[in-house]
Amino acid sequence: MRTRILRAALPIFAAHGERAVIDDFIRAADIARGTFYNHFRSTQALLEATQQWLENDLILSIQGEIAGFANPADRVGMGVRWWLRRARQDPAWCAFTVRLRHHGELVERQVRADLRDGLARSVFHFASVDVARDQLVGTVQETMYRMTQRAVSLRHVDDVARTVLRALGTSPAMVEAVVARPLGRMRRPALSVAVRD
Amino acid sequence: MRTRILRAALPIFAAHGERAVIDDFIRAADIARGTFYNHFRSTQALLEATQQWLENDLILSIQGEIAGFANPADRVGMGVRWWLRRARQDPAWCAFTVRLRHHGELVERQVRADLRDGLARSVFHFASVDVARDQLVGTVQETMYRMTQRAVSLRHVDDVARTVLRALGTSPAMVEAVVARPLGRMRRPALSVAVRD
Amino acid sequence: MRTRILRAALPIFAAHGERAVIDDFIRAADIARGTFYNHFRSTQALLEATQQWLENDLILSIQGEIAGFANPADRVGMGVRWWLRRARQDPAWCAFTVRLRHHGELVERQVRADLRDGLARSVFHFASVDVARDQLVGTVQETMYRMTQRAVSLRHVDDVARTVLRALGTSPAMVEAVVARPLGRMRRPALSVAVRD
Amino acid sequence: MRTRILRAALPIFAAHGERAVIDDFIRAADIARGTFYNHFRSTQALLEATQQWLENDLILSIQGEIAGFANPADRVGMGVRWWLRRARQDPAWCAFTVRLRHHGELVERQVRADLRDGLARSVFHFASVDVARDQLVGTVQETMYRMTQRAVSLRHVDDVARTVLRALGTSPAMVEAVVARPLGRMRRPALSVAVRD
DNA sequence: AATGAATGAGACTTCATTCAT
DNA sequence: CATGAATGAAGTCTCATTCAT
Repeated sequence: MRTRILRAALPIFAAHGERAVIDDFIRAADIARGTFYNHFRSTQALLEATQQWLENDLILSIQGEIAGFANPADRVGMGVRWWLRRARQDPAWCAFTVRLRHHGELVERQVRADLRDGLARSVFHFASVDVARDQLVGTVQETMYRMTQRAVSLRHVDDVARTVLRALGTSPAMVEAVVARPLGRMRRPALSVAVRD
Repeated sequence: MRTRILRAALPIFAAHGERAVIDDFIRAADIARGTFYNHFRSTQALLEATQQWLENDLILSIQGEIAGFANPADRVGMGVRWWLRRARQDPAWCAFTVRLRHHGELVERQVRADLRDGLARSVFHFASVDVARDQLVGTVQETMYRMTQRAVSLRHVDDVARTVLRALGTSPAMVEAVVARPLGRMRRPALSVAVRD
Repeated sequence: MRTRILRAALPIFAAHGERAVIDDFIRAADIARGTFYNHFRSTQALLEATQQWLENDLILSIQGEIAGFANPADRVGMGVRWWLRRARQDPAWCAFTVRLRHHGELVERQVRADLRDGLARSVFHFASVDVARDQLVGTVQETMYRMTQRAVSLRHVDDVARTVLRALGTSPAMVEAVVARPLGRMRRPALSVAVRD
Repeated sequence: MRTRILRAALPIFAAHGERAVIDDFIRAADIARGTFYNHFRSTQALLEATQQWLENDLILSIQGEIAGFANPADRVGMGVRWWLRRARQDPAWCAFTVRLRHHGELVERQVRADLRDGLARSVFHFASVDVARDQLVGTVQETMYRMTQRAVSLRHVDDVARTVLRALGTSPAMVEAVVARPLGRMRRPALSVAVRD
């Protein structure tokens, strides 16, 4: 039942953000008012639980996909590609992440670690990890916002990856090598609510 | 009186976003409840008026600063530098823009025109105007969000400009030439509420 | 309007005690829900305001009636008689006081001062001020409870005064002297809601 | 199980009065929600059962203690002393009785019978049985309320008995004779939850 | 215009009770 | 019987908006 509520909550938060009200959730999950409160203390608690759920889900999906890459350029570039691929496939997740501006702590750590690693290995060349992080996260966010407005091609996604890598000072050859990698089939995320593509 | 309400509303929207309530505004402007409704039909109307006001203000401030540059790299790079300089000086405006996700239509047009112009003149090299726009806007947004959390140096601002220009495929020499330009003193924006720097 | 709410609240508290709900008050005062909250933060606040109001009212009514007596037996005995007379006249006040168990701080102080004074002057003879106070207050309370169930004669009221004074060790002659005093007409209490007698 | 719930309910009612909620009871009795309703139709039914239980308990304890006295002054005076002794020993029972204002019908009958008997035998001298009853019950109630606030000495209890008897018109010698009787050890009441003294 | 009391729809949360296992 | 999740009526409080002065 808790999962049922969470599953129903994701598209609601995606659609209405923090303005979502209890009635939205109980209508979407088709449960009674009291049932909601048997599982979540408040809508705020539901939001936090949903974010936590997404966070855990990310560990299983995105991080898993890039675990095999040693090259930071691969990790960052493929991470961006997988992330945006997933955003295309799961519009509710995409809209949720965009609306709530949620960057999970784990993702944050992963990104900064990869950026620092790439700098240390001279794969990347930039002056500030903070700026590099803001460029990467900001570009991806803005692309996701675009996705909530209209469909975006996979080629567009690859261009985003190119742009991000180039901004980090990656060599053009390496940029193309990363983008040339096949994406294959993504493990279906556990929380996926609606899928297209 | 209308200006008085608008001036008071900006920091309120900046602090509370769309969750701001009418009491916040009338307390900040020190007016009666009914007076508010003599000037604005609703809080939504106030929000729109505030956004419109910022938009007009931008024409007078940011656009005016870069009007003299013919080179698209200068226009984009100096635009970013002036924009972020202003965000540093006017935390309320910065927070408002970040919270409400407002990109004025005029700014949007300006950015796309400069990007297309740079591409046509081979000052920039990128595959997609949309991606370039998302990179530029996303990076600036994320930097502004950072500013709402803690102070950011002018050097940081310049690094952001460098990163954006590099991602657009500007030559390293031109990037440095843009960043080397002095910023001078900014015309005080009409709506500025609090200033530091 | 505040007075209107208070005036309407008294019989509601009298009838339902602390279980009274907002709807009871707004129906009784014939006002909108929001109007209530413009004047009182909560029902608890209304209860406290009502008690405070009664307390202030008591200063003007009961205390005023016994201000002229120097003899503690007169003060206590006439106080009891006036108090219970008033309880007869104002059933709402009576029921309120019984249900909420409210002994105003001022009344409390008055009673203890008179008891101590009577002891010092050898008008009263008892071992403990606490016990004397409990006897006086308890007997009056129980009589008021009786009044909420059925009508009580003025003769009954006088018998209560006799009993209380006797328990305090007052001489029989003085007891009768106190009860023999005429009560006269009571100043109409400001908050009186319903009157009989 | 029914007894287990009752035993757990007493201190809950004592602490929260009628505002006690079902969760309080099931938590205190460490049972499931449904189990409660297998034994009591509602919380109101639990309250009534608890009151009935106390009533029956009183027959076994207080009434038993004074059964041997023929003199109404002894019956009333020793009844008060035993009653208040018990209130000291069993704070939960004391608080329950004070909060819920419960006067068992059996106690009521007992008191009135003793008062009438004393009047008939000229042991007591008062004008009205009702007033005498109110004085007795009120004084004891108020003393019990005092006990819920702070500890009270056995000497205080005896002073209460003295005061009550004196108010009933008992001769001073008889008052002292009653109070001089030893109280001995009280039969442990079946429902006693916590004991001090 | 400015005022601010009144309004009432709407949101949140609690809690007594039911019911299938 | 014991269990505990589900239920929904009932209550609290907020806040955008109206309106008479």
